[in-house]
Amino acid sequence: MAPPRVLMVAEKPSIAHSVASALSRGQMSTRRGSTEVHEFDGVFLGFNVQYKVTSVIGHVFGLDFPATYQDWKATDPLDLFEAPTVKTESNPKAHIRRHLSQEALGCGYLVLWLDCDREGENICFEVIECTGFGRNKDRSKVYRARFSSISEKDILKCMDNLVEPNKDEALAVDARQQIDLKVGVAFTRFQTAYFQGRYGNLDARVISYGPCQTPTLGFCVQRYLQLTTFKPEKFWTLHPYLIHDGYEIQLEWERQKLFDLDVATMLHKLVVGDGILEVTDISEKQESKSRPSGLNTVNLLKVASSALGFGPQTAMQLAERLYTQGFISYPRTESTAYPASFDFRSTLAAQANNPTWGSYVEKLLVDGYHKPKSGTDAGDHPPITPVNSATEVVLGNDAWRLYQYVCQHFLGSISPDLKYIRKKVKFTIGGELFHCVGHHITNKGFTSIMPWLAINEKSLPQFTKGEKLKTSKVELHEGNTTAPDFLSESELISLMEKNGIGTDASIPVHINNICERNYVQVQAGRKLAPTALGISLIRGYQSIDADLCLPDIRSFIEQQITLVAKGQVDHSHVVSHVLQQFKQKFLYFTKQIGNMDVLFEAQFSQLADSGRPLSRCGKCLRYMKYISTRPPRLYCNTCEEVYHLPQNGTIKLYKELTCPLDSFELLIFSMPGPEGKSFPLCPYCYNSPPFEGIDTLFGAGRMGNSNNPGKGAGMPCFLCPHPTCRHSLITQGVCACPECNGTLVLDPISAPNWKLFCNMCNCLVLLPQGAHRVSTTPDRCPDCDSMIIEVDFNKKATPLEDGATLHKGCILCDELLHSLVVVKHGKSFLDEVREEGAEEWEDLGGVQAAAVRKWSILRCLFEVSNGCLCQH
DNA sequence: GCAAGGTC
Repeated sequence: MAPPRVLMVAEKPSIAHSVASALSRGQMSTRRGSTEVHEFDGVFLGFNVQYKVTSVIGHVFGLDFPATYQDWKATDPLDLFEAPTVKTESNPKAHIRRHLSQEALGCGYLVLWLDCDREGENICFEVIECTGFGRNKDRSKVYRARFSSISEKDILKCMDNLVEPNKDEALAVDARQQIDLKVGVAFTRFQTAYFQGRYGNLDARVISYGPCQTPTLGFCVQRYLQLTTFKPEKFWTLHPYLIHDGYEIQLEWERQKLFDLDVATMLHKLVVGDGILEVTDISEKQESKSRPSGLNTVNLLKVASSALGFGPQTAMQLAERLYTQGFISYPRTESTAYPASFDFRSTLAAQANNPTWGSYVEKLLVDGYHKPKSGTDAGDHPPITPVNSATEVVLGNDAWRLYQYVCQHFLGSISPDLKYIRKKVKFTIGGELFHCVGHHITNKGFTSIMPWLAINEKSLPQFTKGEKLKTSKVELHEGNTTAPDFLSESELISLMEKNGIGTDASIPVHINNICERNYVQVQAGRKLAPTALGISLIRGYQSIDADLCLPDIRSFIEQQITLVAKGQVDHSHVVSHVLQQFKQKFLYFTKQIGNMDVLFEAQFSQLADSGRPLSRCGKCLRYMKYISTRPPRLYCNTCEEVYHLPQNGTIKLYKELTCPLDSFELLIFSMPGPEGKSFPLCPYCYNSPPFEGIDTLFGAGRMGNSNNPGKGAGMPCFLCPHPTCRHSLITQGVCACPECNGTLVLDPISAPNWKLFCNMCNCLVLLPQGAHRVSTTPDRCPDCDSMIIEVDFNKKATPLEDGATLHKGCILCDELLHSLVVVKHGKSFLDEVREEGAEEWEDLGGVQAAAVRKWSILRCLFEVSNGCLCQH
């Protein structure tokens, strides 16, 4: 009989690899799947078994509202508090659910190696669900490995102490998901709809609220309000000087500063009047400055922002890459304590040949490195350390600078402390006390490798107690207290950490969010300056319900779900209790929104007053206003309707031409750059495509927001199957795209650099340059069914005989035309998506192929019904 | 178009 099989699942591929390596002593075979699967034979609970170790990639599922609640207009945000929720695969393309269910087949046991935190515990139950162990297999065959580090020793040890997964901790995460989703989405939808419907120059597509992002913004605005309301105060300081051994020394006042000029002047007179300083005390003290403990994520992010100028998002991307390339250890960790088993000698030895700090490493290896400071062990991953040695040439400048810091910090953490002697000499004069301080470094310790933390050597001349010295001068210096600066990103990270806002992995996301939503702007030195929108939001919350933007809103949720994690309160009870409270807050907020609106009114202009007249509405025939700030829109004052437009390009009126379907005046949209294409669109059709399904047909909703036609991307004219309109796909489409299933369409305003562009991919066809006119004709090529085009060449540059300028033909079959066209690749709607990954691109290809099939069906239908689709 | 949390 075949030995029983044991399936083990980790949270990420790297841990599956570590676990398998440890348990198999490196004797495993690995095969690819959705994630790698490592197989080997071994002993489990005293039996010989076959092991399979694989992993998920973080959470398998995410929480969302069902489709019926996805329409922003049709759903009352208030209903979201009681709405059902659904779990959907967070990354459907990775097929993790399928992977787990397949790998679980034939396995008698499941061992869960998810990270040992609440999220990990929650993922345990996602894995149980996917593997089927929860339903039809014996639950007692599910085991939880509780490991304290990924070291071989800990992995082996915890195999002897397998426990049960903790349902309460998992439920706490479920509770948090429910609360965050419902609260965040309800507030976000409400305030977005409210303010976007009223103001024209709000430079934000969505005005979001969240229990992490909003307090994060709150910190930035709080500092901003401090600095704008700051009133400088004058103060005075007293500095006597003396000359000793030819050096002038400035003495510091024991009182430091006084805010009263009369008193300061009086004391100044007393000191000047006396004129003789008496040395009252000389002390020397051995001091030390401690080496750092291990480096965790949050500290790395702070240094990256304040010293290297990298934002948290960038820093994490660089760190992630250094990790996957094997140069540093896992970069997401809370721990600053090294595990007992940490191999310092090997880690050091790997750096011995480094040209920059190799000699320092050699010295540590010879003299002996120091035991690191204790730090805190969060039980997740060891501190961030270098793994393999690297050079700037290999890594590139940015990654190198981050890597260099990781190395310096590691070496610093096992170097001696900085030791110095601090000498303080005290003086008295005119009844006032002064002093001067000198430093003598006895051991630079870790500051040799982290020089920015060094203390400057400052020597003092020899004084003797009781010595009397003449002052050379006494200054009364006037100063001003200065306003605090904008909050620095690094300070923000500290505040977030201190207040429990976000986690090491999500802090960068929240900061990025408030930047992208245009609530704050990153200034030089990575200082965060809130925008008018950010300030109005926070001041608005403060005027309605300050709780909404205070950090306690997060701690409140955390504290409530901790009750679930500890098994003290039922999960659904906590969820409904917390949601009830937020619903009350929501109701009050919506009732009082006027308080916030007053602030918006002062900053932004009303929709009706915004923008400039651009094109006529097809319903009332009045001019609509073009609002160019994001999201770009047209607003019809009479009909009170908003029509969204494509973004990231320019919009112009298109020769006052109108759409035959609805009489709206056409616009022309041009993408930036010399090869940017232009296309006409009807504002009405674009927002409400008259041919059912055409908006989703072309995967428009999935194009990302790079150069796509924008939100509500419906139907520009190049997708319109109207048979006779001179701007439609039918009349402007020339031939099939050589590279995809799209159609090459004539760019109507590309003169004199006439071109065709594909309505799906980035294929671009340059037509004979310098022509006066290029136009489509009603005729088709008898050989290939392409549209015959007519070219009116420039008299001076015509390739035609006898100076003729007019030529008709098929660009594929006509020898002359064919020899004059060039296929290129310009900016596509899909460019950015394509860069994100080949897989995504292929999938989009699939969507397009399906779209084209559907589209040709539509066209057939259209031709049959012959234009009766005109009404909408 | 929306939250926050994993991870790539």
